[in-house]
Amino acid sequence: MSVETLKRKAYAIIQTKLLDGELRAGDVVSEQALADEIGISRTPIREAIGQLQIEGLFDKKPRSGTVVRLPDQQELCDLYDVREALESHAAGKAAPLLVRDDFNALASLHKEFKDLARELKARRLEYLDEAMLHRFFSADVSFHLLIVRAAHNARALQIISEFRVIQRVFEYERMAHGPRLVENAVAQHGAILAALKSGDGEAAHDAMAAHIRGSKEYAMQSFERRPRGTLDIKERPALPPDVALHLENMRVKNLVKN
Amino acid sequence: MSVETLKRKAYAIIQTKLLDGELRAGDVVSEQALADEIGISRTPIREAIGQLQIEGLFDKKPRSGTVVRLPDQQELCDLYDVREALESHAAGKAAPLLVRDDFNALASLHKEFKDLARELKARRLEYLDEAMLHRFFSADVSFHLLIVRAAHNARALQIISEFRVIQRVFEYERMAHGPRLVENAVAQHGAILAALKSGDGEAAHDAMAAHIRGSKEYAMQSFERRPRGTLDIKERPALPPDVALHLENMRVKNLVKN
DNA sequence: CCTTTGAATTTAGCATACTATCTGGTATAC
DNA sequence: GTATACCAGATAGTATGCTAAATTCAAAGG
Repeated sequence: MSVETLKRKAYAIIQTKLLDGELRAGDVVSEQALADEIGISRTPIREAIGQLQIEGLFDKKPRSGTVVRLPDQQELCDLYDVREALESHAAGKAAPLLVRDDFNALASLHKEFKDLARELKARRLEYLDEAMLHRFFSADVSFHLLIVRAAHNARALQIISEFRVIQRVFEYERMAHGPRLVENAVAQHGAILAALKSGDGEAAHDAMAAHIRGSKEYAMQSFERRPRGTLDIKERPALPPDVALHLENMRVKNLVKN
Repeated sequence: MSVETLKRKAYAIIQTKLLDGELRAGDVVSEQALADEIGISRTPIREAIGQLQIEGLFDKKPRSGTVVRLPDQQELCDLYDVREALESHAAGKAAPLLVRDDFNALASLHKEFKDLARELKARRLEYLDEAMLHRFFSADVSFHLLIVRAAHNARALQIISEFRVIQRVFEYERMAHGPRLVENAVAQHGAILAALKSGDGEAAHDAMAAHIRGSKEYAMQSFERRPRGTLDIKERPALPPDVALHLENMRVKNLVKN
């Protein structure tokens, strides 16, 4: 593969800051400041930030500043839908392809959820503390990516991997991480694992879809108290300009004909 | 939204070159040459090329050159799988959301396929000529994106839109565009449209999935004569480094325990 | 004729310089 | 006291300069 370029280095550093919560939603980032901190020039920083912006992590106002973007409800909803489609598809494909090592790893991760649930109960905590939160996130991401990887689809894996960062930013910011979340994780990941073990692709597909729909609903609760009507008028996303043009031409042509 | 920046301009120009077949697989692109041609400096060109590389359209060898990438069989296969998952999901969601205008547009596009099939037969051509090819591609892309847009998922639309470019590069390069392709398009798009008209999400989902699987098989024929064994040892794609590390730690911990 | 080698050229990665624009604060006018 | 106009600083967009690496090609050697 390619050499380790400064752009990659910068990208990795910034992504880590996001994953660790060192950079949180709303924080402003300055190209110059980052460049000084890492000890390189602005150029590779710019390229890294550019990529992260494309991935939806930064909001960039020209000549003004760049801030860490907090995904809104619509965006998060979209993201979970894409995950549902891709990951359930992947789970179905992965079912017959998993090997012993995979099951061992998945079982370990499942056990991690159970440990966390037990610990939470034993310590009578209302929410996961920072350390537990980190364990929870790591296990969750690993569980899902392991399955997607087994489906042998690099593109899908890349897309899902990308999502994990933006989702993490959101989770740091808004989600309540109480016992219900952990208990759901235990039950639903357990169901997925069981379906995979039985080698039943369709069951794995459905279990994964159900789990992600559940996670979505859980995440959506963070928005419950929002002003009504903000989202009811869902605007359709815009088509690429050339496609929009093609459709418009076709519409006009038809109007003329009639 | 953002101002029209030179980066965007450069991106649009290069993408258009790819879509129009002006840049084809294997062609080398030089930052300097493009900069001179467009009349701007290398910097925004670099950023645009960088984005297109992330999207999988360019292969960039450090300090050597950038070439238009021809997706290999594995990659194309992955891409169709992602499309199958996302677009069938989208079709299911879109079914109850389509409005009259959408059906009009979809019907026009379907008619375009029928026209092409008739024309092909009338002129006794073995393959679509350049102009017909262009009409075919445009109609196909529009048909699919229209449906995805109706599902109200900006992220999914973005992903699928991105794919169309890489797919186009491949189609220009390798695919045979004969009557069977067009007839399949007529039949399968017809089936999708019918399912959507009936408002039956599940039927639309299945019709879309079947269509994309069909397209995939058609595309895969371009590789039939390839050296055997090249793809049988499918390597698993790599996990992001932090996730791989987490799994490794967990594995080691378990080994120690036992 | 083929191979090797090395210099010239081209390439992209990175650093730096410049500028239009935005932001925030302050002073001034009312 | 409030609002406005303006100035200073900061920011990202873009241009340019520099360098290391890779490619190319021709000349030298076999």
